[in-house]
Amino acid sequence: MTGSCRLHISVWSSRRKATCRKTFRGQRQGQGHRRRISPSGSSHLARLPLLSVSHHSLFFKALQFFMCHICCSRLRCPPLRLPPVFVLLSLQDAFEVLAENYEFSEMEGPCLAFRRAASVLKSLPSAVESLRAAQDLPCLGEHTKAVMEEILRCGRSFEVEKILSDERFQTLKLFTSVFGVGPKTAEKWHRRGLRSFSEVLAEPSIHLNRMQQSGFLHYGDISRAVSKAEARAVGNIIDEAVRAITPDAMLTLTGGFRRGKEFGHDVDLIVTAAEPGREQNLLSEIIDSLKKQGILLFCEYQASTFDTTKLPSHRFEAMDHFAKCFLILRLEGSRVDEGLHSAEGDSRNWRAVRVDLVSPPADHFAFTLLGWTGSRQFERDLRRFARLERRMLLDNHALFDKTKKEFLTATTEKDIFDHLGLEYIEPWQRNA
DNA sequence: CGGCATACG
DNA sequence: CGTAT
DNA sequence: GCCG
Repeated sequence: MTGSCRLHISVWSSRRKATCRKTFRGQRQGQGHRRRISPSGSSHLARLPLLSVSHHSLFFKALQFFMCHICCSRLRCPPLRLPPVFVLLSLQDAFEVLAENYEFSEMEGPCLAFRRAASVLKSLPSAVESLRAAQDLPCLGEHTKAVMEEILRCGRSFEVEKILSDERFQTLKLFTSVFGVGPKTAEKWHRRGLRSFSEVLAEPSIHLNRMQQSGFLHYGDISRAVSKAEARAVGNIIDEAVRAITPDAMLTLTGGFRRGKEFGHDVDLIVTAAEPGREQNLLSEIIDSLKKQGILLFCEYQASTFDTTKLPSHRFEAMDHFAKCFLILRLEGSRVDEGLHSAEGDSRNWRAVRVDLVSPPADHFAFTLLGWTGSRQFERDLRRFARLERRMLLDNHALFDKTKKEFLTATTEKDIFDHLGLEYIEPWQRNA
């Protein structure tokens, strides 16, 4: 049982309390940078669609100035890095900190190892309380066990606390919390001596791309968790738009919410048309509809290569339709049953929400559903298992048997697990 | 000692 | 490089 | 960093 260790363990996992992921920012400086840098509704600036704004436009310069002003007036600038107030970290959180730190150091191997270690613990029915209980678990080696021992013994880890109090780690964590800013950009900004959003926004030589502009503009909203009620409301909005286009279309909520979580960082939806071939333009028509309603704040769409042959000619045909898109939508509070999940002191009656739409052809639905239900670590483990143990290639669109040199068909997720020779795993068991 | 998921803009 | 699971 |  080689690469499959994780998959078998997760069968035994039980449903855990679904909470949104802790952030480290919240623990240390109290409010710190999380203070709404971009009160998306407090200015008419925020209501203007950014869809066609170039980085160099006057509008954007005004926006940068505006946001910088907000930052500088409300925050200490540069921020005071206080030693973190250490809450007791769970073993999983400790491993995630280590993983993230290795990611910032561009050491993908150790990073992945700690992600797997966190994942293994998450998949257990109850928390590990002794080293003995962890003895036979996979993906736990010398380093992870040393950290475990320390935390089990005295509730904290020297190594983890050193990382959490590290100025570079805190700054990279802050910068990468912006939609469109990854480890490399964060590192670049940090190397140039920038330490806060206001410093980044005040730097004239920095040209934010479209995604980063939206990231800063809607920072307060996007970094706040999305509730299940809000996800349902978004689902209804998309459903209405789709129904006006094709009445028999079907909408499926995926991502973390399908895994039973109460909060998420975005809403993932699969749109499928009953008519074969109807999905070709479905997404762009939905986007048009959202645009007309004036609730589309950001949109990036991507084509799919659902070619079975990888022939360039086939590829060409599939080029002009869009299989997935990343959106930011304006969600009105009146549409949410339990009301908006708003920050304190936010008097707006709306918030921005990240929404991902996927529209696969019907015969690829099961693969798309499996691929978009996650979790990320589960998908990686499943694909690694397929490749190493079954000599198969798995992605969002299909499963290819390298031995038989053919694509395997599936109408349900269970079909795919069957092809892989695995017991079916319920969505809520895929959280690790 | 090599591999670590996979795809798209 | 960034995004998604 | 852990595993095959």
